[in-house]
Amino acid sequence: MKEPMAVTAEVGQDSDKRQRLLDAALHEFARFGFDGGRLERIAAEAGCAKRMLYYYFGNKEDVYLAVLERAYDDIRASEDVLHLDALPPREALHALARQSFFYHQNNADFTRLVLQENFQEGTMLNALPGAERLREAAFAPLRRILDRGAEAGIFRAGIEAVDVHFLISAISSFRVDHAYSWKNMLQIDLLAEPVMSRHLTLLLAQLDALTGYRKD
Amino acid sequence: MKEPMAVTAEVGQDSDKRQRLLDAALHEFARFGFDGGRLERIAAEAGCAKRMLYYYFGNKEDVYLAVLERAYDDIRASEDVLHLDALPPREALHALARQSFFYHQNNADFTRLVLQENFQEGTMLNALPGAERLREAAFAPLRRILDRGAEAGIFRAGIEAVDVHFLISAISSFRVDHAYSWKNMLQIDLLAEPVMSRHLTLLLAQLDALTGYRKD
Amino acid sequence: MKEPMAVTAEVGQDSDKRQRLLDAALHEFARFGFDGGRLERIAAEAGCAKRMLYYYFGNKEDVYLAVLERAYDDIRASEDVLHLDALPPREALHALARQSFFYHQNNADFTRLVLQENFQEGTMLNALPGAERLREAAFAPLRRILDRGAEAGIFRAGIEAVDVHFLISAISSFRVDHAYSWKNMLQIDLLAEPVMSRHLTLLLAQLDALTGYRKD
Amino acid sequence: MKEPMAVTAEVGQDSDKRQRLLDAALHEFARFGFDGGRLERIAAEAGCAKRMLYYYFGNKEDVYLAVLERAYDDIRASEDVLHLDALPPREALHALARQSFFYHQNNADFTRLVLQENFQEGTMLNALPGAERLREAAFAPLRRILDRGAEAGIFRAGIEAVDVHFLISAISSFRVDHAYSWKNMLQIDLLAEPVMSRHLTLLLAQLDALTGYRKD
DNA sequence: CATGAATGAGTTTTCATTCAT
DNA sequence: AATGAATGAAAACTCATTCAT
Repeated sequence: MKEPMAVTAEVGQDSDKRQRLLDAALHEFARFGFDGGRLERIAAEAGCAKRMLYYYFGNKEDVYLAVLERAYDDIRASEDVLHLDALPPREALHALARQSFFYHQNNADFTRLVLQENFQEGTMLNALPGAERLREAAFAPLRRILDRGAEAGIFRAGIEAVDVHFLISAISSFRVDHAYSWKNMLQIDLLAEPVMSRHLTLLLAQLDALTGYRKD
Repeated sequence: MKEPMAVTAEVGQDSDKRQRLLDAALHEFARFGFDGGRLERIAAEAGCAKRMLYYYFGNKEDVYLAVLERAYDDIRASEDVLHLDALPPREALHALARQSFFYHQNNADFTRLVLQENFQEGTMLNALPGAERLREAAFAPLRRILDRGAEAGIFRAGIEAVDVHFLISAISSFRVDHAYSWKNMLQIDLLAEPVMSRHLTLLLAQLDALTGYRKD
Repeated sequence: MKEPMAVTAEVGQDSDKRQRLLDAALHEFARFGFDGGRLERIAAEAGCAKRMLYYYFGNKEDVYLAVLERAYDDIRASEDVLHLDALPPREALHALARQSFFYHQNNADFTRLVLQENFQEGTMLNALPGAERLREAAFAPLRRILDRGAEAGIFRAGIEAVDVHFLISAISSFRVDHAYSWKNMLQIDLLAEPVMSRHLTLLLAQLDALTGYRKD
Repeated sequence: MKEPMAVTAEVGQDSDKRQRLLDAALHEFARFGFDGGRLERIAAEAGCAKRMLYYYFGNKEDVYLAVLERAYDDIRASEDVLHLDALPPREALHALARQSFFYHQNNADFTRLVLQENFQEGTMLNALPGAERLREAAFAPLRRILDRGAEAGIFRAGIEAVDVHFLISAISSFRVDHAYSWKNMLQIDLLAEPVMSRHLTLLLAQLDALTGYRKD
């Protein structure tokens, strides 16, 4: 875990093989974390020689950073498509929740990667540039929705954006991250119907409860 | 050249050193997963020779399984002390939630271990005998509470125990698992006041909403 | 935690270093058997890093199997050069015996390895693919010689090829395998003159006796 | 392999457990040699704790020496029961051969132990006292038989006792030592009928041939 | 631009042995 | 007289990485 080096210079950033390696690496590190992740498995999954990881990225740590970087790029890309300001507060909130719900489901590996970071107390996350911007983006849209709702008298006033974000994230994230053991030990498939729809409904209902939503 | 014979000396199951090794192993595997975990670090943390891990457990995998087993034993034990049947339904439900909330917080390593298992699709959990029993214990108490509440007319009828368990678990688990990245990236300490109390309150309120609790 | 994937890099089968390692391994395993054999000594004798054994062969067992396989390939190859069918029966038989006599002497390590296998009840040999072929090759040439001799009226009819093979093998093998203890305890050097020639003569004479060889 | 120590002093030399350990050790060392032999397996086979080997013998090397010592004691004990001088020369020779034939079959482990010694160039055999006496005993009886036969005109004169001993030993030993691979690879059971009888007959016939035995 | 060969350092595992009662 | 607990040293094996073309 020395200091991160610049990504090995003149290599084409988006060769096909490079993408496949990154995909495989994301999956590997999401499953096993940085220490547990194996370059050999990554290469095998990508269908090429382990040597290529050094060719494209430099070393294990650089592979990991490249994975993180791309993951954050992706999340950023999916950010602004909702046009929340064009929706009434409650619809905006539900849209946001729905977006989170499915984003987690469709990007399980990214969520897991973040958690792995947490477990090891995030040494590498800090090394990533642009984390600042993410911070800003997390609460601002939500706060605007809550303010609009409060003004319109349909949400209780004084609700913490943090708590709403927390509730959305907890539900969206938990069902994905714990899917395996629920399926395996409790015999419940959190990611399939009917539970999926029920829990999306549950999330929205809980948000209504939390915001004190009143029809009028 | 198969196994010449069973080896793991049948060693006292509750020696002091053994406990220390299990504690250290839980911590290590929770942080780094099975593959990333290092026996050396475990031994060092427990303050004894790496060799002892083999003496007590046999090999790395068996260490891991012992950790897993004890963790699940612990959680089971912690649930037996609540005497839920002696409480009125809503109080029982709140007690259960509060218990989960703090159990997760106080046993962050266990929570993480469970997640590691999930990420790796339960490779080890499956090897654990007696996983059956856990299933039984998970929903039965909750179902009794909900039934009692419905009978008393203070809970809506037809609430799925699964969903209640899901909500409690999601909130209790998320705040622990994601604590580090929230602190780091969002500047919010989920595990300290005032957020902690607020989120416990939030959990209980959400349960009231979910159960349709009415004062009368 | 099974095998994540096949690993033993498919490495050129006849690299120079590989051959040296196999030579060293044959010597080591012949002396100490599988369990007693040390990869470190093998590597040292071959003049390279212990690590290379894993690179070329995968693990200790595979090194052993490669040794076994090559040894059997060698013995097979050495038998093909005799052109026994071109010789009159008795000369053919003597040629075969002489060949066995010296093959054992010149390949003491192979002879020992075969014994190690016997002592341990062929645990490894069984794992070797293609053991079938060996069986075929063992008796066929001998049987042809005996048939030709019987037809020509110079050998008794009805001699078991098995018994002839047994006699040749016993004498050829014993003098090599027991050389050390005969030298040491009985003060007789079985592998040096004059005993060597005397025992070769003895072998041929015994074969004549066994086949009932008559000059005409 | 340091210098052998005196067998750990005041322990009862023929306790039951000690015998069982020696039996197991003989079998183990015969199969795997000194280096390959495992104290754990010995203890397991004897049905007691590994610790007992240290209690009774001191260390691994001392166990090995005790095995060798007892094996030689056994062989000595079986020596003089034949009363060869009372038999006519040819009968005496056949009796000797028959004795060797069955001794090897019934004491396969001892033969193997000796061979293991050979493979590793007999470091420990030399350490054993009384090896001298064995040397003497090997040829003397045989030489007397050959002399008597030559005098009687039924054996050729000038036959080397060494060669006769060699032939007997080779045949008697080979069939036992190589039994496994012959059974396994050549599908021939050297130790069972009909091959056993056939090879005993073969041995005696070969001896007649070697000694030039004539009825008159 | 791409790759196979080689390897040092670390990790797991085994084995004989000693400690302590 | 007998034994369970503990261990250091050495063995097998893995993993990220560099060499060389």
